[in-house]
Amino acid sequence: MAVSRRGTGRDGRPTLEQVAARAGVGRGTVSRVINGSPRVSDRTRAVVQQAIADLGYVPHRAARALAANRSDAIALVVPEVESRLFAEPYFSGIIRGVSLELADTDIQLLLTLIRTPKERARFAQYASGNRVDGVLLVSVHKDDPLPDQLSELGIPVVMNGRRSAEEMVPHVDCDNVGGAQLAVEHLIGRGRRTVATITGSLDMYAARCRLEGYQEAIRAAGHEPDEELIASGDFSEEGGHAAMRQLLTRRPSLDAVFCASDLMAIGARRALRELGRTIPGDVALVGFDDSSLAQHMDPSLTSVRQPMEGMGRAMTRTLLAEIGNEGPDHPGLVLPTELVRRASS
Amino acid sequence: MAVSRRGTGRDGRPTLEQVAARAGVGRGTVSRVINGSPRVSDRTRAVVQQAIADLGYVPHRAARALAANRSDAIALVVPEVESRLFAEPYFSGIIRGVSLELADTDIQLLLTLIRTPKERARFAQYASGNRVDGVLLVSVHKDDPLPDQLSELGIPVVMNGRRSAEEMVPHVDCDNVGGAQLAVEHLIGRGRRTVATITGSLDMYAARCRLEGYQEAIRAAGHEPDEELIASGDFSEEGGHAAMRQLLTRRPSLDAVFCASDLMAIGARRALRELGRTIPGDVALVGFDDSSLAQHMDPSLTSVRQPMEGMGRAMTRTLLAEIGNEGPDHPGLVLPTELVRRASS
DNA sequence: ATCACAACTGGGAGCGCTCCCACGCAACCG
DNA sequence: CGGTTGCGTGGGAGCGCTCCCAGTTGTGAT
Repeated sequence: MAVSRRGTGRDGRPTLEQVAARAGVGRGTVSRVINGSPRVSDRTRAVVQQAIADLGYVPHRAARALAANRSDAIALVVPEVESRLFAEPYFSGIIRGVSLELADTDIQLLLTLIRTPKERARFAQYASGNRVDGVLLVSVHKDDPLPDQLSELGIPVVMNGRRSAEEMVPHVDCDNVGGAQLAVEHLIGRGRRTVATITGSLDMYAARCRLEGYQEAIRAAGHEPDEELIASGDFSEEGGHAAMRQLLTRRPSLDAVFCASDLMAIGARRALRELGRTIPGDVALVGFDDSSLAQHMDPSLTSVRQPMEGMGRAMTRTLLAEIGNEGPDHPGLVLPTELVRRASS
Repeated sequence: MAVSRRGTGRDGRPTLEQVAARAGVGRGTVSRVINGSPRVSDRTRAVVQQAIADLGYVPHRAARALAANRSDAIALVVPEVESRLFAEPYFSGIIRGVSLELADTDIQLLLTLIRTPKERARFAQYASGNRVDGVLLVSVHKDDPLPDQLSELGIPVVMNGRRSAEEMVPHVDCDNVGGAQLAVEHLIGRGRRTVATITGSLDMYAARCRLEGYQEAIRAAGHEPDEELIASGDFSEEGGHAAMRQLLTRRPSLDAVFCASDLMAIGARRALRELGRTIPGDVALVGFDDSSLAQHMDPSLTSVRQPMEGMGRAMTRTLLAEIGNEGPDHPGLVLPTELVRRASS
């Protein structure tokens, strides 16, 4: 009948019980102190804290998780395919933000790469139950069912980016429209007259937003967007290259291009070089992402920077709010983007 | 007196107990089936597995961790400072490897960024106790005490890279010496006569190894390494730029350079351009890391590729062995590197 | 048929914690 | 002055699992 009440945890580490004994109080009181309950007198609290310090006590996560029915862990889910594409600012930026935000919460970050649809399904099952308190989803595709699945299971979720303008799942995105506008305004402001754009895969919401930003900026400058100046890439270098050649064929006189990704800008640059155009002399170039490629390109590439770290932080804050209050504090957050000017424009 | 034996877990999910009831066996038996114990008859095993499937039972991690005194989680520790430098192939490659290796073990991956020495200390404390079963350390510096600290605490550790040739902590490294040799041999094989090198910070073991590889290859070709052809960078672009100018001043006639990192190669390229040298016409260039920069540089950069994914996998395997058998199966593993030939050489 | 032994199996105890009920006590009410 | 309130506290019960010790059964040898 549970009378052991031993002097130490099985791995030699102190337990709640010992802290209580040392402080001359009950287990409940120590637990209250640890969890910051206000229902403890200051005197008692001090004594307990001293005992904790003396013993070097660290709460046992698993025990706590089991008793409290929470895990103190959130998962960051990354589709495997994407991890390859992860331009460094993206991946590490998000992680840094999440990690920063988690730093003083003692919530753990679980990293989960998902490779196959089968694994995706397994994850949903796995995440349900009390395996994680919440899930952060990154680079979700248009028709990915996971966000809704998790939501329906009652698991707090926050995604990065959104699948459409009507995204129902809580999310944090960056201002793709605004960023594109910034880029195009900048180009026009530098005296460029014929500004073209190379879009990303238009089945991705972000790509559509960037196109929209381009169009708005053109209109704001008093022109009507010209279909001939819009070529679609697919976010890849090769796509950028092909689109650029197309553009140059249609409008040899163009003098600026806004690319919806840095990678496409690299492809575009190659095409421009091949056709004897100088950058930025003949044609000004602007990218999107501000990846390390932009910085080291020759000439260095003007690009739209997304606040990766800020998105990571915001996602985490949102998720924690969702976990805590039963409901996120906003349906969707859009963070501003920023234009980083370099030599290409 | 524990007589509840309820029909369901508190969050509505089935428990071991229910599986046992449904299968008409005791808890112990179900536990044995789940943990793959051989001491169960085939018939019973089948029945239990059916019950598990019927109920969609998933073991409760925390309960299991508490009872078994292990956590089924390993931590990947990354110094924050580095996460910024993380060339994408590095970070995501390691993570992908680790994650792949973990895929069928149901061990979780905890990602921990460490920012300050204070956090480092906290982590050591935290990792002790039964918070994680083992630790993967990445980009450890020469005088980082963490590996030894953890080792002394009896926590299984595997690091990526080593701090010196006498590294005592289990580790997985890539063949820096061999990679450098490959690069230099390639250069010599292409008819280059005066091959210089730009080294990384020589207080890092990897940098010293790459230099050593360079020297060995030079000797193997029948020459004596010439101090004038060795300039030290610090792994940065700026460092590469400065080193290249120095080299060009000392030996205007050099016709090849092996850079200990791609970033330095970019700096070197700038210097070469500034001084009117063409690549690879006048000077051939080889980098190290095979980052995305190498691929997209103009001209694309020949570079030494490290098996990032393989290292991640190997580290994980080693750690798991260490956790399982009380002792890693090797003191240190060195994986081969590979030369990726591109336009710059 | 008897015994020894192995192969399986059931379930008590307990992991370290949180939850919550009940208890003491002091301040406060009419 | 008895009766409330409420704060601060102790500790039983129990989270869902594993461990391990007793059974219980089946097998082969005698």
